[in-house]
Amino acid sequence: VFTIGPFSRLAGVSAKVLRSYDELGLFRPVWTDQASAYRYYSPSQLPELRRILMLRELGIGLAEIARLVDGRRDLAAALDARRDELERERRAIDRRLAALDIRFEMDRTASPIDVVVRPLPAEPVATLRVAAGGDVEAAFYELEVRVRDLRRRANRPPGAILFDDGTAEIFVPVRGSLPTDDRIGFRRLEACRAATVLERGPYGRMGTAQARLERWIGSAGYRRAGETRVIYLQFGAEPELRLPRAYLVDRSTDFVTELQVPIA
Amino acid sequence: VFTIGPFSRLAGVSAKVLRSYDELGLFRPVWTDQASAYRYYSPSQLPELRRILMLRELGIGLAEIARLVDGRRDLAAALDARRDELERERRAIDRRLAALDIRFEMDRTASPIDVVVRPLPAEPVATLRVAAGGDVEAAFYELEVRVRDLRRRANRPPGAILFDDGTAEIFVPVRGSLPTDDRIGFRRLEACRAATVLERGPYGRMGTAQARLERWIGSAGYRRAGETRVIYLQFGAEPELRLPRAYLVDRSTDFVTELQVPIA
DNA sequence: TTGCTCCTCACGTCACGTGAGGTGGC
DNA sequence: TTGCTCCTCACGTCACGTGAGGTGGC
Repeated sequence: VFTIGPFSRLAGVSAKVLRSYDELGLFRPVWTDQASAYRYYSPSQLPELRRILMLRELGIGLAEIARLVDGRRDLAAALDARRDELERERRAIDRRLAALDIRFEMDRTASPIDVVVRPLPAEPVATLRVAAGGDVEAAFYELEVRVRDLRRRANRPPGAILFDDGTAEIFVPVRGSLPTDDRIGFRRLEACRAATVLERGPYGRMGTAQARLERWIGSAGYRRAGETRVIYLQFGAEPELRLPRAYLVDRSTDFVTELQVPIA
Repeated sequence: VFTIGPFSRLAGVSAKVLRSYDELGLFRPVWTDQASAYRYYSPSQLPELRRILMLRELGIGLAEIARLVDGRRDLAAALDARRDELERERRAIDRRLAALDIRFEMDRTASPIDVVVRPLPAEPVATLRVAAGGDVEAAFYELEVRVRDLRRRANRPPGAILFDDGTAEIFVPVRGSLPTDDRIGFRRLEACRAATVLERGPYGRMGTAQARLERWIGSAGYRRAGETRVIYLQFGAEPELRLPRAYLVDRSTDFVTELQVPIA
């Protein structure tokens, strides 16, 4: 039998690891001296320890390993599950690498792009349809006035949903529900995950930004799962609409707009 | 300006994260009320926060991000470095997946294989050459007697280095240095990383185990960087050699032998 | 006025590494 | 006998999540 030091060198792990595994009940010395608390190990224990180390190298947690080695959990099933997890981890890394690559590529030709994937909360909104090429500003004015007069304006930013045919549905966040008519609708935007990017400045560059976001999504291995949304975070509006002041700026160079593409 | 809750929903992070980033000096509210300690944020801060979140999504640590956003560290260089790290992580995951695959494949045909990659410490040894097909047992007896009489036997296990031409060099660990002669040599085995596997039972199955370890190394994307070593952890020996009792067993079914292949 | 939100601790996560300070064994 | 090894705490790592217990603001 060996004390912990020589045995740890034989096994290729630190003495601290052996002490932890003893305390966890995962791997115990063949004998512990009651007086000195010295731990003694035998080389015949190495196969048992080796099994534990192999599972650890696969990234399985110690609590799970404890269940596997004493048979409370099925080894084959756990390895299958771990394989799935590893494949998910690999996809996550590949996405990060793709995000880096597309950033390098774009930095040469355009401004940097900071795409972030994040959850969007569900929200109740008042909506108004705008035809392709229609007057979005006038539509917002109409919708905001209506929501203001109903005293239902929520503090969140307004936005628009862009459809493939060039039409749009602009929306203004509301509290509670809302009466509808033939022009103004009420619905709840669904919660989802979305790839999002912020744009600064006037709306002229929105088309380019949208195209870059689409390309980013493709490169990162995501797939679109809904219509693009535009959120106006810093913008201009008439004072009589009495919008939350936090959103309002005077100059179009200070505009901040978020593009959101729901993804699967 | 918004309190922390509405702003956190706008940004897609938790309030707790915003409080941490404030404390870290990474991202501060536009204004903090001295009396209530309430934090107030503006939507115009979103681009600044977005940059931080993008870097976080790449797996960069917050301390590093702090250095990047205030310009103390070069962004392009950091992203390059991060890309290298991500590629290393991906290789590590690919190796784990390969290890899982080869395990599934082998479980159908043979006993499971628990390969562990670990560092081997350097060690001083007495050595003796054995011709292809030579008497390994007799050679060990000669070498152990010699080391015993010189009172240089270290407590570590004996082993052998296998060469491609079928010859071997058996070794016995020693303390300090050793006089050499035309039969018995002295050298220091170099420290290295090795893929290792334990075999239980008699030596007849060593050839198969060796072949499986070689295949594992190939599948996991490693490359051999030295001769295969064999370490005898549980074995039989004559009492007069006075070897450490911890290594000795009576029955060949209790033998434990480690195969080690140094890797790059 | 009543909830709701905000505040500051404080602990848990995970598998160790790295001491501090003290004692046993060759 | 002198180092060396062993022992048990205890803290640090990393970026949060999740309470507890209390207070401010519409």
